[in-house]
Amino acid sequence: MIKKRISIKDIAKLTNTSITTVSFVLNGKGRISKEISEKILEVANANGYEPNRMAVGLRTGSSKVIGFIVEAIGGPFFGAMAKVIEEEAEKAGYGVIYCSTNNNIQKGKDAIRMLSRQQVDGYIITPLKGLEKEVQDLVARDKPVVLIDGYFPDLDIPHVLVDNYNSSYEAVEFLIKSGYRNIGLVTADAELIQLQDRTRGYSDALKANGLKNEEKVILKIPFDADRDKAVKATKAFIKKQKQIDALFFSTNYLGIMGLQSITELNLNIPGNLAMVSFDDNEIFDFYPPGITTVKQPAYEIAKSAIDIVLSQMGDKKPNISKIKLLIPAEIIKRGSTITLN
Amino acid sequence: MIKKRISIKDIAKLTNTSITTVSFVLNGKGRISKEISEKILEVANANGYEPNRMAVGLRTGSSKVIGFIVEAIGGPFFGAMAKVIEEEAEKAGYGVIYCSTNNNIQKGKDAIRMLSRQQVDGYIITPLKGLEKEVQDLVARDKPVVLIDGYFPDLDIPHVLVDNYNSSYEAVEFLIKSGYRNIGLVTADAELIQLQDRTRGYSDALKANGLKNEEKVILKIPFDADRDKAVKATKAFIKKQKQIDALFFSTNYLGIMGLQSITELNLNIPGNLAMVSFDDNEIFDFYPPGITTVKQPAYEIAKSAIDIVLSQMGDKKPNISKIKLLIPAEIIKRGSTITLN
DNA sequence: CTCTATTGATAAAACGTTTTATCATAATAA
DNA sequence: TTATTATGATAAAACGTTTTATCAATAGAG
Repeated sequence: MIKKRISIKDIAKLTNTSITTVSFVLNGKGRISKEISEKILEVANANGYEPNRMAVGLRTGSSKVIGFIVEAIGGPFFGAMAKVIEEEAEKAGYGVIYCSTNNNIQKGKDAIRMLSRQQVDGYIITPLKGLEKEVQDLVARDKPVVLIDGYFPDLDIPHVLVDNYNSSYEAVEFLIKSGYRNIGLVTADAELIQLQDRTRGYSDALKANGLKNEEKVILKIPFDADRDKAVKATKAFIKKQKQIDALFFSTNYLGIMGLQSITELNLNIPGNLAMVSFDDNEIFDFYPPGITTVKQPAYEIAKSAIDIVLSQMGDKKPNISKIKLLIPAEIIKRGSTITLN
Repeated sequence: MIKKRISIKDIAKLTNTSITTVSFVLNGKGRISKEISEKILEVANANGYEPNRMAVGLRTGSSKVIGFIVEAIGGPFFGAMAKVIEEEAEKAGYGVIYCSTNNNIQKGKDAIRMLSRQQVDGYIITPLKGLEKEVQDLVARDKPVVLIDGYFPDLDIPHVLVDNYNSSYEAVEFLIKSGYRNIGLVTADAELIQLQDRTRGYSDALKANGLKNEEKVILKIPFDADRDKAVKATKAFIKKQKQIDALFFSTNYLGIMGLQSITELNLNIPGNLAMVSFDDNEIFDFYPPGITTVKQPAYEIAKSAIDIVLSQMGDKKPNISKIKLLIPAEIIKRGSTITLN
């Protein structure tokens, strides 16, 4: 026997009142006498009444759901963000529905379409080059949108992400101050603005400290390269550029493969080669001698993003169109970098 | 200027037809002439019509959303499952809304309440002891439910998870066959049926091979212990039980801490101590000499679960009440175990 | 030429809410 | 006493769909 959910209409019947009365009591609106209110509340609780969100949503136009579009839900960075976003949303009575893009534009478009169809009230989106139009359409439809972990350089859309440029600059400067002079960069060959910012930080730090900024010490690994290919490329690069005394990896994925490459070459860290990776990871903490990293403030980023989106949900919407948060990263110093001489 | 979404009514007006006609055309029902159909489709596409899910949901009673309740969305195991669940759901036109419980009963109840309020069409749930009633209520309301990664021993609710008992049995037997004779177990002190099954597998493998099954070589780490405490306890345990030549860790979290403990004690793996951990992890692959693990078939589990849930969504619902899938795990043999003598 | 099918289109009800406008009744003011 | 206001409750419309039942017009059968 299938139990059906109880509706406001049923409660009205059960208490000999009207639908309006029940709705007023349940929402604390209108003017209803104490005795009737209590009777209605009692019946509602006793039967475990839960409003039908479809009906409420249809009537009010809000679904009480936030859409979260990430690159890959599996990764530790997005996992950490998902956790706080879900927690904060839940506190405010919102659900979170998520989609991943795997850095594929079509999947990104599909994700926005699906979320839009689901009538989500707000969006937290990891941007992809090529998704500008779709995101702007959301804004045009007055939906709260916050970009996370990236942004559209030419668009005025609120975003919050780690300060890629400055934290990369600092990390490289830290290497220089530690005495390293031939610092290479390993990055991915993707059109992600984050990576470009990190590369700029690297280059500018070199220049500002009077070091040469040479193309030959920069390795760009194709974005779609699998692990084997990437390791092979990294190993070849390290063997060829023997003058390099430290490597800066622009993502944790590259850093892990770099670690593997260095290990497989039987080089000692930091004796033969120092390294710093963008984006922390359990492995970097665990693997001796510990890898120095630029740790993205996942919690702060996620918290800011969800706060901004939620702030747009009520009646009074603070103007956020100009919000562009660059959150400083923390440099976690471990054994892979030492102070020379 | 805020763009509004176009509705079926608008299309009707634009094409001088009726709401019914538009609905019929868009859903391929009824009998509408070719020319009118084409005109309607054209207008709908030109204006980017998307049905309002709230309205559809209210009318049809289905939200096209699946609820996914996990222990912690951040972890690699759940992340991997989330990925395939999201992909498969998307293919079928469903969204996924998720909640995490962090192994907290109250949070689990809240999650079910929130998903139920959101009118989700089906549930994939990581069960928690104490959540039996809430889950049964869902079943009573005829909602498709599949448990994942665990189950309720006394309840007939479909579930799919790794075969904890047999895979643990095999892993321990593998150690025995390799020549290890004093095999310890490190597990967590939680009321999770999965852990109990793994412990049983461990014990039965010992007994079946004529080895003593002693309490003193079993370490139960309090579930809420932080990393430091757990490592400390593990180290003390290893130092005390010097006769142990191999350790079986019942979760990857414990395995990683065990790895750290062994390293900090300056013991050699597998020279001084062999180890196997339940649940694979990137670290286990990476850290020399590589740790042998019992790899949970995350893909298969997630795929089965979502398939079962989706199969219940259509009109004809195959009877799944008796589905209890135990999916075999794969033992990934790495350097932490060698064949003795 | 009338009667019955068939075809193409539509009106209207329903899903469960929220909210505006309305309406008695009782209390207060004049 | 009558006019006004405050109080408590409700009817009805609306949100955007789906779907059943109905209807007019045309085609086919006798």
